[in-house]
Amino acid sequence: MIDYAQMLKERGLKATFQRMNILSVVDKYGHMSVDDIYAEVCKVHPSLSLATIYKNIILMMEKGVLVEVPIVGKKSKYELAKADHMHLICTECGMVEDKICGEKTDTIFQDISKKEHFNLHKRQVNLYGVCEKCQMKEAS
Amino acid sequence: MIDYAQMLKERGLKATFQRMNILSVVDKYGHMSVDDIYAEVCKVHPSLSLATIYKNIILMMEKGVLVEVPIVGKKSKYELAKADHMHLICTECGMVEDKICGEKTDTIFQDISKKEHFNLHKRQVNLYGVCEKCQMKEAS
DNA sequence: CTTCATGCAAATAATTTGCAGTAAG
DNA sequence: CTTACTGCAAATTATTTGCATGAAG
Repeated sequence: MIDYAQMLKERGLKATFQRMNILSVVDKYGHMSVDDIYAEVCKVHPSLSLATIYKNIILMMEKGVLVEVPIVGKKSKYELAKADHMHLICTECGMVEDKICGEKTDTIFQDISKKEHFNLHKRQVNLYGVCEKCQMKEAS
Repeated sequence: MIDYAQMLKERGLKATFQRMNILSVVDKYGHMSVDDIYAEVCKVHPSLSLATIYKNIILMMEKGVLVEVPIVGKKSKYELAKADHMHLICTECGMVEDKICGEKTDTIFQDISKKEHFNLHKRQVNLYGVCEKCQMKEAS
Protein backbone atom coordinates (compact mmCIF):
# COMPACT_ATOMS: atom_id res chain seq x y z
CA MET A 1 0.00 0.00 0.00
CA ILE A 2 1.50 3.28 -1.13
CA ASP A 3 1.30 6.29 1.18
CA TYR A 4 0.13 8.97 -1.21
CA ALA A 5 0.09 11.68 1.44
CA GLN A 6 3.74 11.16 2.22
CA MET A 7 4.60 10.90 -1.47
CA LEU A 8 3.10 14.36 -1.95
CA LYS A 9 4.55 16.00 1.13
CA GLU A 10 8.02 14.79 0.29
CA ARG A 11 7.80 16.92 -2.84
CA GLY A 12 6.38 19.94 -1.07
CA LEU A 13 2.78 19.44 -2.22
CA LYS A 14 -0.20 19.56 0.11
CA ALA A 15 -2.00 16.26 0.47
CA THR A 16 -5.47 17.29 -0.67
CA PHE A 17 -8.40 14.96 -1.12
CA GLN A 18 -8.30 15.53 -4.87
CA ARG A 19 -4.62 14.71 -5.23
CA MET A 20 -4.88 11.63 -3.09
CA ASN A 21 -7.71 10.38 -5.24
CA ILE A 22 -5.94 11.11 -8.50
CA LEU A 23 -2.94 9.11 -7.35
CA SER A 24 -5.11 6.36 -6.02
CA VAL A 25 -7.05 5.77 -9.24
CA VAL A 26 -3.94 6.03 -11.41
CA ASP A 27 -2.30 3.50 -9.13
CA LYS A 28 -5.33 1.21 -9.19
CA TYR A 29 -5.87 1.21 -12.95
CA GLY A 30 -2.26 1.65 -14.01
CA HIS A 31 -2.71 3.99 -16.98
CA MET A 32 -5.36 6.67 -17.32
CA SER A 33 -6.18 9.61 -19.55
CA VAL A 34 -7.31 12.96 -18.15
CA ASP A 35 -10.91 11.99 -18.84
CA ASP A 36 -10.54 8.56 -17.28
CA ILE A 37 -9.21 10.15 -14.12
CA TYR A 38 -11.95 12.76 -14.09
CA ALA A 39 -14.71 10.19 -14.50
CA GLU A 40 -13.31 7.92 -11.84
CA VAL A 41 -12.53 10.53 -9.19
CA CYS A 42 -15.90 12.21 -9.75
CA LYS A 43 -17.53 9.08 -8.36
CA VAL A 44 -16.22 9.89 -4.89
CA HIS A 45 -15.98 13.65 -5.33
CA PRO A 46 -18.71 14.88 -7.70
CA SER A 47 -17.84 18.57 -7.41
CA LEU A 48 -14.37 17.95 -8.81
CA SER A 49 -13.26 20.31 -11.57
CA LEU A 50 -11.46 19.26 -14.75
CA ALA A 51 -9.18 22.26 -14.31
CA THR A 52 -7.99 20.78 -11.05
CA ILE A 53 -7.06 17.55 -12.81
CA TYR A 54 -5.08 19.41 -15.45
CA LYS A 55 -3.31 21.60 -12.91
CA ASN A 56 -2.40 18.65 -10.75
CA ILE A 57 -1.22 16.39 -13.54
CA ILE A 58 1.15 19.09 -14.71
CA LEU A 59 2.32 19.78 -11.18
CA MET A 60 2.81 16.14 -10.28
CA MET A 61 4.72 15.54 -13.50
CA GLU A 62 7.05 18.40 -12.67
CA LYS A 63 7.59 16.91 -9.22
CA GLY A 64 8.28 13.49 -10.67
CA VAL A 65 5.23 11.76 -9.20
CA LEU A 66 3.41 11.12 -12.48
CA VAL A 67 4.71 10.27 -15.95
CA GLU A 68 3.06 10.90 -19.29
CA VAL A 69 2.60 8.00 -21.70
CA PRO A 70 1.89 9.45 -25.15
CA ILE A 71 0.06 7.03 -27.40
CA VAL A 72 -0.35 6.95 -31.19
CA GLY A 73 -3.79 8.15 -32.21
CA LYS A 74 -5.10 8.82 -28.70
CA LYS A 75 -4.84 11.25 -25.83
CA SER A 76 -1.92 10.61 -23.52
CA LYS A 77 -2.29 8.44 -20.49
CA TYR A 78 -0.55 8.95 -17.15
CA GLU A 79 1.06 6.49 -14.76
CA LEU A 80 2.82 6.64 -11.40
CA ALA A 81 6.56 7.19 -11.77
CA LYS A 82 8.31 3.86 -11.29
CA ALA A 83 11.22 1.76 -12.51
CA ASP A 84 11.80 1.78 -16.25
CA HIS A 85 9.55 -0.54 -18.19
CA MET A 86 7.94 -0.98 -21.59
CA HIS A 87 4.28 -0.90 -22.56
CA LEU A 88 2.20 -3.39 -24.48
CA ILE A 89 -0.62 -1.34 -25.97
CA CYS A 90 -3.69 -2.97 -27.50
CA THR A 91 -4.88 -1.04 -30.54
CA GLU A 92 -8.32 -2.65 -30.25
CA CYS A 93 -9.34 -2.07 -26.64
CA GLY A 94 -6.75 0.46 -25.54
CA MET A 95 -5.37 -1.69 -22.75
CA VAL A 96 -1.88 -0.81 -21.56
CA GLU A 97 0.26 -3.35 -19.76
CA ASP A 98 3.67 -2.85 -18.14
CA LYS A 99 6.57 -5.15 -18.87
CA ILE A 100 10.02 -4.96 -17.36
CA CYS A 101 12.66 -4.30 -19.99
CA GLY A 102 15.61 -6.28 -18.76
CA GLU A 103 19.25 -5.34 -18.90
CA LYS A 104 19.82 -6.40 -22.47
CA THR A 105 17.75 -3.64 -24.05
CA ASP A 106 19.09 -1.24 -21.50
CA THR A 107 22.65 -1.93 -22.55
CA ILE A 108 21.78 -1.58 -26.21
CA PHE A 109 20.17 1.81 -25.65
CA GLN A 110 23.10 3.04 -23.60
CA ASP A 111 25.60 1.89 -26.19
CA ILE A 112 23.76 3.72 -28.94
CA SER A 113 23.55 6.86 -26.84
CA LYS A 114 27.23 6.75 -26.06
CA LYS A 115 28.09 6.32 -29.72
CA GLU A 116 25.95 9.36 -30.62
CA HIS A 117 27.22 11.46 -27.71
CA PHE A 118 23.62 11.65 -26.59
CA ASN A 119 22.99 12.25 -22.88
CA LEU A 120 20.23 9.71 -22.27
CA HIS A 121 17.69 10.51 -19.54
CA LYS A 122 14.63 8.42 -20.20
CA ARG A 123 13.53 5.51 -22.34
CA GLN A 124 10.10 4.98 -23.79
CA VAL A 125 9.27 1.67 -25.40
CA ASN A 126 5.75 1.02 -26.63
CA LEU A 127 4.75 -2.15 -28.43
CA TYR A 128 1.47 -1.81 -30.33
CA GLY A 129 -0.58 -4.85 -31.24
CA VAL A 130 -3.63 -6.88 -30.27
CA CYS A 131 -3.96 -8.35 -26.80
CA GLU A 132 -4.97 -11.93 -26.10
CA LYS A 133 -8.55 -11.04 -25.15
CA CYS A 134 -9.16 -9.07 -28.34
CA GLN A 135 -7.68 -11.85 -30.45
CA MET A 136 -10.28 -14.18 -28.94
CA LYS A 137 -13.09 -11.78 -29.78
CA GLU A 138 -11.94 -11.39 -33.37
CA ALA A 139 -11.68 -15.13 -33.89
CA SER A 140 -15.27 -15.69 -32.85
CA MET B 1 14.58 11.06 -54.87
CA ILE B 2 11.18 9.77 -53.83
CA ASP B 3 8.30 9.99 -56.29
CA TYR B 4 5.58 11.42 -54.10
CA ALA B 5 2.99 11.40 -56.88
CA GLN B 6 3.35 7.71 -57.41
CA MET B 7 3.40 7.06 -53.67
CA LEU B 8 0.00 8.75 -53.46
CA LYS B 9 -1.56 7.20 -56.53
CA GLU B 10 -0.57 3.73 -55.42
CA ARG B 11 -2.83 4.21 -52.42
CA GLY B 12 -5.69 5.69 -54.41
CA LEU B 13 -5.05 9.30 -53.45
CA LYS B 14 -4.92 12.15 -55.92
CA ALA B 15 -1.54 13.78 -56.24
CA THR B 16 -2.45 17.35 -55.34
CA PHE B 17 -0.01 20.20 -54.96
CA GLN B 18 -0.77 20.34 -51.24
CA ARG B 19 -0.11 16.66 -50.64
CA MET B 20 3.08 16.64 -52.65
CA ASN B 21 4.36 19.55 -50.61
CA ILE B 22 3.40 17.99 -47.29
CA LEU B 23 5.30 14.84 -48.18
CA SER B 24 8.21 16.80 -49.49
CA VAL B 25 8.74 18.89 -46.35
CA VAL B 26 8.23 15.93 -44.03
CA ASP B 27 10.79 14.03 -46.07
CA LYS B 28 13.20 16.93 -46.07
CA TYR B 29 13.06 17.71 -42.36
CA GLY B 30 12.40 14.19 -41.12
CA HIS B 31 9.95 14.92 -38.31
CA MET B 32 7.40 17.71 -38.24
CA SER B 33 4.41 18.79 -36.21
CA VAL B 34 1.20 20.00 -37.83
CA ASP B 35 2.30 23.57 -37.30
CA ASP B 36 5.77 22.96 -38.66
CA ILE B 37 4.27 21.53 -41.83
CA TYR B 38 1.81 24.37 -42.13
CA ALA B 39 4.49 27.02 -41.73
CA GLU B 40 6.79 25.37 -44.21
CA VAL B 41 4.27 24.57 -46.94
CA CYS B 42 2.74 28.04 -46.64
CA LYS B 43 5.98 29.44 -47.97
CA VAL B 44 5.28 27.98 -51.39
CA HIS B 45 1.48 27.93 -51.11
CA PRO B 46 0.29 30.85 -48.97
CA SER B 47 -3.42 30.13 -49.36
CA LEU B 48 -3.03 26.72 -47.74
CA SER B 49 -5.55 25.90 -45.04
CA LEU B 50 -4.72 24.23 -41.73
CA ALA B 51 -7.82 22.09 -42.18
CA THR B 52 -6.26 20.63 -45.30
CA ILE B 53 -3.17 19.65 -43.35
CA TYR B 54 -5.24 17.93 -40.69
CA LYS B 55 -7.39 16.11 -43.22
CA ASN B 56 -4.40 14.95 -45.18
CA ILE B 57 -2.34 13.84 -42.24
CA ILE B 58 -5.21 11.66 -41.07
CA LEU B 59 -5.79 10.32 -44.57
CA MET B 60 -2.15 9.60 -45.26
CA MET B 61 -1.79 7.87 -41.92
CA GLU B 62 -4.72 5.62 -42.76
CA LYS B 63 -3.11 4.81 -46.09
CA GLY B 64 0.21 4.06 -44.45
CA VAL B 65 2.16 6.93 -45.99
CA LEU B 66 2.73 8.89 -42.80
CA VAL B 67 3.35 7.76 -39.24
CA GLU B 68 2.65 9.64 -36.02
CA VAL B 69 5.46 10.08 -33.49
CA PRO B 70 3.86 11.05 -30.18
CA ILE B 71 6.24 12.88 -27.89
CA VAL B 72 6.16 13.49 -24.14
CA GLY B 73 5.08 17.04 -23.35
CA LYS B 74 4.66 18.18 -26.95
CA LYS B 75 2.39 17.90 -29.93
CA SER B 76 3.00 14.82 -32.06
CA LYS B 77 5.34 14.91 -35.00
CA TYR B 78 4.89 13.00 -38.25
CA GLU B 79 7.36 11.15 -40.43
CA LEU B 80 7.28 9.21 -43.68
CA ALA B 81 6.53 5.52 -43.15
CA LYS B 82 9.76 3.58 -43.36
CA ALA B 83 11.66 0.64 -41.88
CA ASP B 84 11.42 0.27 -38.13
CA HIS B 85 13.75 2.49 -36.21
CA MET B 86 14.11 4.27 -32.90
CA HIS B 87 14.16 7.98 -32.10
CA LEU B 88 16.65 10.03 -30.17
CA ILE B 89 14.69 13.03 -28.93
CA CYS B 90 16.39 16.08 -27.50
CA THR B 91 14.39 17.55 -24.63
CA GLU B 92 16.20 20.86 -25.01
CA CYS B 93 15.85 21.72 -28.69
CA GLY B 94 13.23 19.21 -29.80
CA MET B 95 15.44 17.57 -32.40
CA VAL B 96 14.44 14.05 -33.44
CA GLU B 97 16.96 11.69 -34.98
CA ASP B 98 16.35 8.24 -36.43
CA LYS B 99 18.46 5.28 -35.42
CA ILE B 100 18.16 1.77 -36.77
CA CYS B 101 17.23 -0.68 -34.03
CA GLY B 102 19.09 -3.79 -35.01
CA GLU B 103 17.97 -7.39 -34.72
CA LYS B 104 18.81 -7.79 -31.07
CA THR B 105 16.09 -5.52 -29.77
CA ASP B 106 13.76 -6.87 -32.38
CA THR B 107 14.19 -10.39 -31.11
CA ILE B 108 13.69 -9.30 -27.52
CA PHE B 109 10.44 -7.57 -28.37
CA GLN B 110 9.16 -10.54 -30.31
CA ASP B 111 10.02 -12.94 -27.53
CA ILE B 112 8.15 -10.86 -25.00
CA SER B 113 5.15 -10.61 -27.29
CA LYS B 114 5.11 -14.33 -27.87
CA LYS B 115 5.29 -15.00 -24.15
CA GLU B 116 2.34 -12.68 -23.54
CA HIS B 117 0.32 -14.00 -26.49
CA PHE B 118 0.40 -10.46 -27.81
CA ASN B 119 0.02 -9.99 -31.56
CA LEU B 120 2.74 -7.40 -32.17
CA HIS B 121 2.25 -4.97 -35.07
CA LYS B 122 4.44 -1.99 -34.45
CA ARG B 123 7.29 -0.94 -32.20
CA GLN B 124 7.92 2.55 -30.90
CA VAL B 125 11.19 3.30 -29.16
CA ASN B 126 11.97 6.84 -28.06
CA LEU B 127 15.08 7.77 -26.15
CA TYR B 128 14.81 11.17 -24.45
CA GLY B 129 17.91 13.09 -23.50
CA VAL B 130 20.15 15.97 -24.52
CA CYS B 131 21.79 16.03 -27.93
CA GLU B 132 25.45 16.81 -28.49
CA LYS B 133 24.82 20.37 -29.67
CA CYS B 134 22.73 21.26 -26.63
CA GLN B 135 25.32 19.74 -24.29
CA MET B 136 27.85 22.14 -25.81
CA LYS B 137 25.58 25.10 -25.25
CA GLU B 138 24.95 24.15 -21.62
CA ALA B 139 28.65 23.73 -20.94
CA SER B 140 29.48 27.22 -22.12
C1' DC C 1 -3.40 32.32 10.74
C1' DT C 2 -1.03 31.88 6.28
C1' DT C 3 -0.31 29.80 2.27
C1' DC C 4 -1.51 27.03 -1.16
C1' DA C 5 -5.26 24.51 -3.72
C1' DT C 6 -9.87 24.28 -5.57
C1' DG C 7 -13.74 25.30 -8.61
C1' DC C 8 -15.88 28.20 -11.55
C1' DA C 9 -16.22 30.81 -15.64
C1' DA C 10 -14.02 32.81 -19.24
C1' DA C 11 -10.14 32.71 -22.52
C1' DT C 12 -7.31 30.40 -25.59
C1' DA C 13 -5.66 26.61 -28.39
C1' DA C 14 -6.35 22.46 -31.09
C1' DT C 15 -8.98 19.76 -34.05
C1' DT C 16 -13.11 18.54 -36.82
C1' DT C 17 -16.94 19.31 -39.82
C1' DG C 18 -20.09 20.92 -43.66
C1' DC C 19 -20.32 22.81 -47.76
C1' DA C 20 -19.62 25.50 -52.08
C1' DG C 21 -16.19 26.03 -55.32
C1' DT C 22 -11.98 23.91 -57.84
C1' DA C 23 -8.71 20.86 -59.67
C1' DA C 24 -7.12 16.04 -60.86
C1' DG C 25 -7.58 12.22 -63.78
C1' DC D 1 -17.07 15.08 -67.22
C1' DT D 2 -16.91 13.09 -62.64
C1' DT D 3 -15.14 12.43 -58.39
C1' DA D 4 -12.29 13.69 -54.96
C1' DC D 5 -9.90 17.70 -52.73
C1' DT D 6 -9.47 22.37 -50.98
C1' DG D 7 -10.37 26.43 -48.26
C1' DC D 8 -13.30 28.87 -45.52
C1' DA D 9 -16.09 29.54 -41.57
C1' DA D 10 -18.37 27.60 -37.96
C1' DA D 11 -18.62 23.94 -34.53
C1' DT D 12 -16.53 21.12 -31.31
C1' DT D 13 -13.14 19.60 -28.18
C1' DA D 14 -9.07 20.25 -25.33
C1' DT D 15 -6.40 22.91 -22.34
C1' DT D 16 -5.14 27.09 -19.66
C1' DT D 17 -5.88 31.08 -16.86
C1' DG D 18 -7.59 34.50 -13.26
C1' DC D 19 -9.72 35.05 -9.32
C1' DA D 20 -12.73 34.56 -5.14
C1' DT D 21 -13.45 31.05 -1.80
C1' DG D 22 -12.04 27.23 1.02
C1' DA D 23 -8.97 23.75 3.09
C1' DA D 24 -4.29 22.12 4.77
C1' DG D 25 -0.61 22.59 7.78
